[in-house]
Amino acid sequence: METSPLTREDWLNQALTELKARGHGALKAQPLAKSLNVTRGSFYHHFDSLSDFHTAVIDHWSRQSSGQIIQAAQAAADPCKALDDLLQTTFRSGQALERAIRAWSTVQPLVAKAVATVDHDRIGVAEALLIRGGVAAIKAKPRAQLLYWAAIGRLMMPYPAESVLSSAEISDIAGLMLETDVGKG
Amino acid sequence: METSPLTREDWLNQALTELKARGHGALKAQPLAKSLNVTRGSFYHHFDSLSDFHTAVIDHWSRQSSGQIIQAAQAAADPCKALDDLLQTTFRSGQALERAIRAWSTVQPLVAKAVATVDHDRIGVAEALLIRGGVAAIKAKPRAQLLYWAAIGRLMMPYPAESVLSSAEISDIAGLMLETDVGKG
DNA sequence: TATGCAACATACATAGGTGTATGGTGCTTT
DNA sequence: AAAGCACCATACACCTATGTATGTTGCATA
Repeated sequence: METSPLTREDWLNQALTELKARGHGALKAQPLAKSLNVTRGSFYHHFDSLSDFHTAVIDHWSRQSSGQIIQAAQAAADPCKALDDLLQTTFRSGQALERAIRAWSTVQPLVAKAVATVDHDRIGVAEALLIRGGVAAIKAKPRAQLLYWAAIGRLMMPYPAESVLSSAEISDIAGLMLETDVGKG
Repeated sequence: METSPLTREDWLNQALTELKARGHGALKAQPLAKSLNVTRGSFYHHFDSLSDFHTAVIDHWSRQSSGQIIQAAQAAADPCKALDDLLQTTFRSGQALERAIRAWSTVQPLVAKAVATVDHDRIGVAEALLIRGGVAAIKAKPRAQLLYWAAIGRLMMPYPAESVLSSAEISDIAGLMLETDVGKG
């Protein structure tokens, strides 16, 4: 029962909440106003139009996720264990928000552009991890892409919670990715 | 300028076309009728309601894609080369329809269920390929999952056409997946 | 040739969304 | 204490969608 006046950021946070729970189809003024216990008057006070609001939501998400990317880049102490840890976490937690954003990006060019930027940065982190793990630079990029695609593909599975690998299975994958000479087995 | 009467299948095909081009938000009676140069009278003659139509569209897609899966399972002559070929094609062609279906599946449980079934079958094909390529059965399943996730993740990239690996890069991946002893390099 | 049904068109009631114009209320600031 | 602004409510015009009820047309068939 918040009685304090709403800020522009409150609207954006609520947008991410609804986006996560119901998808981008829920990013409309009327339903959002109802969920915040106000009328659309508040919405059109903080935003010019729906599309203006949508671009603000994308910016909000971009900022939020680019911060997490920088954090991930820092946390690389031992590259081998870092890669394993990264895969362990990324192949387990179900990220509904990311799911919704990517679904949205298939019908909204502005969202697609923002997602592309985030993707590029994240793949760069994975690539650096592989290189510092001993993988040749030429092979590191495609392998990083493979790993990133797999991470995205997994969270795009219909029931992401059921798409989980065991620790041993993930470690096998991590070992594969750090392999230096292929074809001698 | 088709003047012949429309059939139920004509509606479903048009649905897939619009789904591919504009996403599941375009699967509504009024816009579809306009794109077919008829009124909604035709729509409600062939389908009871919108949700009835939607389930019919999912069934239509399920049939269509399960046929392609069986084809892929047959085409496995030399498993090593078959895996390479599979990766070459799946990591190149941009499949907009699959993209739209998966975006739809994030907000429609019925679609999610259909997608899950198709996924299960496809992963089975990939797993069988790896096993017949010499990979231990215990390692084949997670590796097949990884490959399939990567394939889905790639086509979910904002600009799938730009997310392409070269032949050499793909072959390196294929070699990795067929590796039998990891950690000796 | 009369009938009957498949394949649409038309019209209506209803619902939910967008923008915009305008009014009200309380806090702040001079 | 008066002005002004931030924040929100209200009301209106408009659009687009769904269902449903009821014509209309043409072809097949008895």
